[in-house]
Amino acid sequence: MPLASRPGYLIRRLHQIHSAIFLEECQEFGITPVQYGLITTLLNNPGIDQVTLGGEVGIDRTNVADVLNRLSERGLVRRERSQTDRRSMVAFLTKDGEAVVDKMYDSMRRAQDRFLAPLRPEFRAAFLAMVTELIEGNSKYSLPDTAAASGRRKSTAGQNE
Amino acid sequence: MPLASRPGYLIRRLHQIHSAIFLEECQEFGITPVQYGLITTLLNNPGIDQVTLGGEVGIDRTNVADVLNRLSERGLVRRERSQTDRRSMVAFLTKDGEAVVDKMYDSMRRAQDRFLAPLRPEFRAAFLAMVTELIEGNSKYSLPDTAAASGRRKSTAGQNE
DNA sequence: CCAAATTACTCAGTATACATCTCTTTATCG
DNA sequence: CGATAAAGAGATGTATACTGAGTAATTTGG
Repeated sequence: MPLASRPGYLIRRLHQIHSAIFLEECQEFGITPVQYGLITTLLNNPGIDQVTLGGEVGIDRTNVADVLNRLSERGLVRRERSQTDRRSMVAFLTKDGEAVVDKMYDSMRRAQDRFLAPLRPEFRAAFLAMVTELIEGNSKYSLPDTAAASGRRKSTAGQNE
Repeated sequence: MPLASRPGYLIRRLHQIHSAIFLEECQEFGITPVQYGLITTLLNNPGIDQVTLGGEVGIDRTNVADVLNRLSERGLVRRERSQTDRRSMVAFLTKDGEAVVDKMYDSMRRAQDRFLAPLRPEFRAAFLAMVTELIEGNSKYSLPDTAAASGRRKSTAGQNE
């Protein structure tokens, strides 16, 4: 079976391509796609704990800590122990962090537009709908530790700008 | 803009999910999706050099060396200097490597089926066609160094061709 | 109310992915 | 034919992504 017809190969390449475009459009900010997902989620959910944050953004709890470390070294994020549960670390955007989210918006949109450009406009929504269907239909495999346990989706994802 | 409607987020999640399913179906072999792409390409192109191999499989040349190292430590791949160009390393599957490719086929197909299962059968081909279109339409961003064959960018600021 | 299970996190290790710098080998040009 | 440009590969560093082990805090059960 040729590589070019294997779903896994195609998805991996597509992911590579999106990362490259995003990084290029946003290079002045030095923010990666994952970091961007994290800081925008923090903007809408200040003081969220790391496990919940990972669930929202779709990354492993260990990885959340890594990414937060890099962001807090750059002064974009501040972390402290939770008052209510001293096992938890809760995270906030700093003023600098909020400014970066704000300033990056246009670049992020340009990256999206470039990424989807090869698809005829009337197909773009259908494409994203199919991707969403694949994600939801396979949701039990999406997050090995966090979400797999119960197999249900989280419903906290409401708020955004 | 909500995370769940950003193309980049969706593609990243889809890639995560595929990896998880593939790893689960193929766990008895201990072969990752990238490793599988590499050994199947080697099966069809014995004695290929590392740069060409990276271009075929869609991975960076540094990464090709890493992956080949792990595969040759396990005795699945053999490498030697090219006779015609002593700068190049050429790679071959060993007998063990060929056996693994052969034995993995069914598991790989099961992973594909599970991955695509949430999509109605009549939409699957259309979905893969759209992914292919996005990859080909954005091909200049797919492989920063290698595939720059058709027009390099990067070092000389952003331009569009 | 204390022991046990659970939860949140950290740390170490593996794998992918890419950039950049350096070194060797090959190719080319004057 | 020798200087040099170009190409292949290695080493190093960063970032993502996950597993498994271990620690500390909290919840739960007997």
